[in-house]
Order: sequence, then structure tokens, then C-alpha cells
Amino acid sequence: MDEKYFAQKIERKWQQRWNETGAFKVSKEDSKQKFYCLEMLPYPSGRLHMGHVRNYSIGDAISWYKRLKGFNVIHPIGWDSFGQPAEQAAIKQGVNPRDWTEDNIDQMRKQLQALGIGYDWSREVAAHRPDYYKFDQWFFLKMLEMGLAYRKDSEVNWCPKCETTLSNEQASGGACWRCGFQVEKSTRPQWFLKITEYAEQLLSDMDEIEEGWPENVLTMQRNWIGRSDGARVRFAVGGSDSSIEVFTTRIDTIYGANAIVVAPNHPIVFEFEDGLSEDIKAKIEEIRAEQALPVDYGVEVEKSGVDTGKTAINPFSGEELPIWVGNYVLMSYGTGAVMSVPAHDSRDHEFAVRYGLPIKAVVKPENDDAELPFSEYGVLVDSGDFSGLASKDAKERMASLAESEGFGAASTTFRLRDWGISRQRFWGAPIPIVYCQTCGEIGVPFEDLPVELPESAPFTGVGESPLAKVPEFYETNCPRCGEAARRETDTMDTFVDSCWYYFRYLDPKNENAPFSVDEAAYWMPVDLYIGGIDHAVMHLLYTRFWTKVMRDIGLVEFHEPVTRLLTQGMVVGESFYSKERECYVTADEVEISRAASGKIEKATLRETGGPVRLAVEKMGKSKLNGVDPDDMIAKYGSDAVRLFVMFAAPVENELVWQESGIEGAVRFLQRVWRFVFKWRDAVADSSADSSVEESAASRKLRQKTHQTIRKISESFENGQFNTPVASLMELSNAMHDFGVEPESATDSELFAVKESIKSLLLLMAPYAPHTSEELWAEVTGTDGILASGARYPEFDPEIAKDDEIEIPVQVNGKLRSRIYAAPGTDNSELERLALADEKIGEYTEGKEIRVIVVPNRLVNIVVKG
RNA sequence: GCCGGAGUGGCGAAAUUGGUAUACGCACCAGACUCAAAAUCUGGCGGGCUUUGCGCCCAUGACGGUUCGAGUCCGUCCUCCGGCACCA
Repeated sequence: MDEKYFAQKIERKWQQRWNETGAFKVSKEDSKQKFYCLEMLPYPSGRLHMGHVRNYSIGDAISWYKRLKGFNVIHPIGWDSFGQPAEQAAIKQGVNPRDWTEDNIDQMRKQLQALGIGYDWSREVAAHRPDYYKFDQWFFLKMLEMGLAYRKDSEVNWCPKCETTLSNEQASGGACWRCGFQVEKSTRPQWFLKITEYAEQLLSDMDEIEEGWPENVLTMQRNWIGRSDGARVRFAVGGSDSSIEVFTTRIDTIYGANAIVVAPNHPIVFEFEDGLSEDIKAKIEEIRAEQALPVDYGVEVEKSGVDTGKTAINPFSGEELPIWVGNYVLMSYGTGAVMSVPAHDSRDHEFAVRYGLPIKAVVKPENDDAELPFSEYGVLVDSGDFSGLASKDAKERMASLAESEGFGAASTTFRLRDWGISRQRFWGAPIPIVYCQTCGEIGVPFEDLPVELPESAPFTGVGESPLAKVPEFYETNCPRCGEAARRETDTMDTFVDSCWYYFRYLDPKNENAPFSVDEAAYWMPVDLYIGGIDHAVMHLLYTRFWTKVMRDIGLVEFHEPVTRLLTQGMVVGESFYSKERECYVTADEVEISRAASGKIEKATLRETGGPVRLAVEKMGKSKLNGVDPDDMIAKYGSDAVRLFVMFAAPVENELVWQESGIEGAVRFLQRVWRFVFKWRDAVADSSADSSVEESAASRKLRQKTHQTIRKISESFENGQFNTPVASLMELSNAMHDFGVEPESATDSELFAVKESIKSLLLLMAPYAPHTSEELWAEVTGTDGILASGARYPEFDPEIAKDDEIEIPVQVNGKLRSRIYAAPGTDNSELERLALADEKIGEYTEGKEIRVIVVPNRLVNIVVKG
């Protein structure tokens, strides 16, 4: 073999070999402990980006580690291949979405293979293939049976110009993303999944995953589910049999209510409407229109409303309260009606001030008056029989009074809404429903699945779903009565596909069920899931929901699908903005001058010297700061790219791509390469074992080797993947500083070198598998690490032990000297050594002292006076 | 506004979970090798003082506190990042 490190050559060689031998193929083996390492499946855009590289490098490193530790590691990949971009490509370029998607998958698969990620490719799945989405439909029908899928009228964003529905993102700011036209909300029947039925479980089961999931993700989910405990209270409408129910978390403030405020679409408003004056009706319409606009985030809307002239009776005080329609009350939360308590709620306060409504304080802080609105707990005043009670007690008593009197009860409300899955799109799993004139909505029988997408459809980008323009698709017969009927032409949200894909990996060819119960029982739950924080709520909440449904169907026995979640930070790039040209420029066009310290003093444009602003931003075409993984692999090799990505930052941090950093990774690999080749022959000829007498050099090297093994194992178990690289570099440096030449090495030295090399290669394999495999083959004369069945090295605590450790000696907490002692030296001896120290003597002489000794750690001498 | 998280050299970051702050890498400086460059190797690299004694002082966003001892724990504040946002 060539003694020069040529990454691309060995990488291709090992990728080919892994592929031929099926190195990463696994199957269920009950005798072996399993480890499921999962990365979020990519959308097949056609190009891998650095974020993917980071994601998969992390996953592969952990897979390698666990595999070398003897686990049966499953490490699969697939494609989230339904979704908008394919349909856009069809509209713009006239290509078939299927062909476009398959081509992209082929390209990206090649890229992943060039990175050398160890996937079990035999388990690959893709959402757009009928054998996969058949089971999206299967699950939908199951949920229909269970009453978890239902159809109701719901609002969608609608662009009247493009005649199409838009997602919230596409309608951001109230304008169509394509034509800029004002977006409307229109109502149409859509399919929903009852995730709200599982709200309480989704919340309480978080206890099970608390240890393994990042705090911020759990918090985000908790907020999203938004449990809020309060009470419902019914207010009778004056001069009518009707009533209005409000939800409140502060029933204790009810004596301070000055009005009932309802959403403009509240049923009571429609009941009143005929009797209302034109002015009032017009104002209500205005509020309806305002609420129908997509929410413009970050803009605070001024509260407004109108008095309907009707009144309601406060069941506690008997007071008559005006009924208002308010723009700040939403029909979609709680009961769509609130009791307005301006003294104790900031929104009600704002509303009352604007319209001059009375403000009556009924809760006071323990001592002192508070400024209104005062929304904390306190003691009730002016609240009838409840005056004098603390808020907490009052809440309980008032709720139970309401219940016994029949006008209310304690109640819990969630913010979580049911999941609308209907999309007026082509490139998604068809919703398996048939609409029959006589029988109504009928689920397609299981045996008729999949409901396949047609080969193609008119992709115009306007009007309804393209499927609604394909009669061969929608014209069908009712599965029940056989009469002519029409198929549902909406497809499912792509988030459905990603809810259960990692169960399908376990049994990807199964035609009769989404997956085998046995396979899932062995492999699940996922031991480690790695992906972007952007999926903290949507995907990760949906998939938790799906798992609970699967449990209720009887497919699995656990509640939570993912034991540990790792959210990786973004990969960002340095961008250069020229003020003169008013555009981004490439790094090559920029001249950076540094001060002696290395600090950047100024950045200027090469040709004109004009100033350039440096920024670290998300990579993007327009910013000219994107980095193409293929280019990097071609230039430095995949091992170097992966090593750098792992080393540059802790996984959850943002990672700034810097080419000089990757050069450091290459340098390290080359250093290892050179060292191994320098010693290869000497080491290969030696048969020395550890029993021979050690020299000082070999003792030191063995110690470092074993310490490194210990340290890296600990880091991996703690979920730290950047510091092991530093440890590898330290070991490599120690090898480099060994100070003995192969020609003159003794047996013990050869043994120590061989041990250090073999350990280093195994420890390095998770980061730079190709190089490790190649060098392992060179040193051991085998076919590489995987083929030789090598295991992760074990450390020997005896060898790793320091002969002598440095123990700092402090005086009053300040470092003054150091002493040296064997580890485990007892406290009195350490104290004696410290006090005998010359420098310490200067501080302690003739003083009253107290000595604190921390074994193996330090000695602190407290000198009084 | 509410809820989270984070502030350590010129930069990315370490710190055995309360025990020698700045490991490892990048950048930078100096030297060796070289006709030269690259590569490689050697040394230096938080700031200040310095009688050059590896000696002292100051440094982990700021100010307090607890402790023999605080980057780490507690309190107050400042800054930045992320999420949610009229949620009753």
C-alpha cells in the first residue's frame, strides 16, 4: 500500500468492501443486546447539505461505537419523499414528480455512500412508494374505525388569484407567497386526527422521557399542549332561555367581572344577530373579517369590540353584565367566551379602559395595594361569602359551589388542537375515503389498499388539487352499495408519513401489516434519535401521538417511541457583504487583515478595497456562504470532513464552517497515518507481550493509551462527541513524542506502540472509519476492523493509574505550591508533605492554621490572622 | 409579554459536576529544514506588574452572597439566542 495518505482512494475502497460484505446489515438476534440509532430521514431535494452531513456523522459515530461495544446496532435510512418541492418541479419544469423524486433519491444515496455512513441499505424506505403509503392509509382507516379520524368544516388559507390553498407558511403576512395577493380564509371540509384525545397522555408520559430528552424540547411540547386548569361557568342570558358558558382559570375573580366578552363567531351572536342594530351588526362583521385574516406575528392588535346591548347574569353575584363581542376572544380556544375582569387581567383591563367600563378590584395582595391590573394570587375582597379567602382556596370552593348549584364545574382546557391532515395536493398519500350519495363517507376496504396515485395529473399550480382533475382517479364505485361514487381527492399531510417510518425500517417488505409486532418488540424503542431542533414540536409530537395509537391498536406495548433525543445545532457559514457593491461576495474576493494577535482588523474587497461586513449566517445560495459536501469530500476526504464536524462544536451548538478547521482534521489524520507506517514493520515482526519489563517511555505511553480509552468511553456514555476527538489528538501527540525509534525499540516498547496504535485506530473508527479500517488492516494483517470482528478496547485501571499525581497546595484558597504523591496517599501524609513545602512554610510560619485535604485532589491551608 | 437556554483567550471550545481555569484544535508570532516555497518539525501564545524568582496581582457578562475553596451553587441585574404569542 501507498505510504502517502490519499483519502479518496482508501475511502472508495472501504465503501466498496462494506457494500460487498453487507457490513452494516443486521437482523434480530435475541441473544444480543440491540441498539437503535436513528437519524431524521431527509427530504430528497437532490443535494445533501452540511446539516445532513452533521446529522449522519453523529449517528454513524455512535453506531460505530455501539457496534464495537458488541451491540446489535440497527442504523437505517429512508426518504421523506412526499411534499411540495416535487410538485413545484412538476409545475415549473413539467417533470413527473415521481421521476424527479426517484432521481433525487439516487443522487443523494450516492452522496451518503461517498460519505461512508454505515447504513443498512436493505431497509431503505421511501414515503412516496405505494408499498409504504399503503400503510399510511391503513393507519388512517384504523383511526377512522376507532373514531380518531373525522371530517369537519375548517378554515384554510385561500388565494383567490391562484385559486389554491396555501399553508400557513405560504400565507405569512396575509399575502400569497407566489403572487402577493391578499389571502382569504375559506371554509371547506377537511379530515382531522383526534390528537387532543391524547393531550393528557402526551403531557404526563413526558415523565418517562424526561431523562433522555433535552429540556427545551420538553418545554416546547408542554407549552404547545398547553394544559390549563380552571373552571367553566354558565351565565344565563337576560330575557331568554339561552346561556353563555365561559372558561376561566381565575374563577376567584368572578365578583370583579364587568362584562361577558364573546368571539364574533360565537353561536350566541348568531342567535342575537336578527335583533341587533345595523351599526352593531356592521361592527361584528368587521371583527369577523379581522379575525379571518392570517395572524401577523409580532404585531400587537389593538383591542376592540361592540356592546350587543344584551345582558347576562353573574350566577355568583346575581349582577347583570353587558354582553360584548370582542376581537381578542377566539372561538377556537376554551368556550369562545370569557368573563371580563379588568382589575385582574391585562387584556380585559386594556379593553375596559378603551371603552370606559367599570373596573372593580376583588383580589388584594397580602399587604399593600397593588397597581391594576393585578393578576397574581391574593386575598378576596368584595366577593360575597368568599371575601377573606385566599385565591387558591376560593378557586376550589367556588368551583364546587358552581358544580353543586349546576351552573359550572372545574375544567381543564388544552391549547392543542386536532391535527388537520387534508392537503389539496397531488404529491401525498391519498386519503382512502369514498363519498357515496346514499351511504355517505365510506372508508376504502383494507383489501383494496393502496389507493394509488395516478401516473400523472395536470400540474397547473392553480385551482384545486390536481387529483380533482383526474376522473380516472376520483370516479369510482361505493365499496358498500356499488353505486357510482367519488373518491376523496385530498392527500395527507406529509407529517403523517414521518410518524412511523422508523417502525417500517424494522420490517420494510411486509405486505400485510405496517411492521411485524415481534420485530418492533425487539428493536424498539429507538435508543437514540438525532435531528434538528426545528422538529421539536410538530414531528416529535405527532410521532409520540402515533405511537400511543399504535399501542391502542395492539402493535406495540410501550408508550414512548424514543428514549433519547439529540437535537443538533445548525451548520452556518461565514458570509461577506460588500457595502460598495451592495451584495454578498465570495471569500476569495475578500482581503482580511489581522492584527498581530490574529484578531480581524478589517475586511476589504480585493479589487477596490471597499469595506466588507463579515457575518456568520445560515448557509444559503444568495449569501454565497454555502458549502457543498461533495466539494469538501473531493478536497479533503470524507473522514476529515466527518472528524471536523464532530470536533468543531458540541452537537447541540451551532457549528461555524471554517475551512482552516478542516485542514486541522486532515493534519491529524496524516499524523496518525505517518506514525503507523513508521512503525508498521517493526511492530508486525514483534511478538512481545505485556509481560516484559517496561521502560519509562513504554510505561508512559501505555498509561496514556489506557487513560484515553477510559476517557473516550466516558465521554461517549455522557453524550459528548467533540471531546473524544481532543483525547485522540492527545494520544496521537503522546505517540508522536514517544522518543524511541523503531530500529532501536525494545520488546516492551514495541508492545506499547502496537497497543497504542491498535487502540487509537479502534477509538478513532467512529470518526474516521475509512482511515481506521485501512490502517488496522496494515497493522494487523487482517481485512480491517469490521471483518476481523474487533471489539472496542478495554482499559486496565492499573495501567491507567498515574504513578504520581500533582497535588496543588493552596493557602486560603490561593494556589501557592504543588506537591507530588502517589495516588491514594492518605490525608495525613498529604498534609505533612504540604506543610513541609518550603514555599508554604513562608505563609504558615508561626500562624494558627487549619488544613483541608481532599484526597487525590488538593490541600488547602487556612491561615488565620 | 410568557416560557426556555446561554454568556470562559483573537476564534471553535475544555474543565473529573464545588477542588490546579483556558485541555484539544484553529489563527497568529518566532525558529529549524529548504536556493525558495509548500509540507513537516521545534518553541511561544489570557492581561498586567516584574527586582526575570516560573514570583506577584487581575481575569470565566456585572454586582453581591454561601463556602476553607465558586466558571460551577444562591440572589439581583445586563446582554444575546431560541420557542410561543390576544390561550381567558
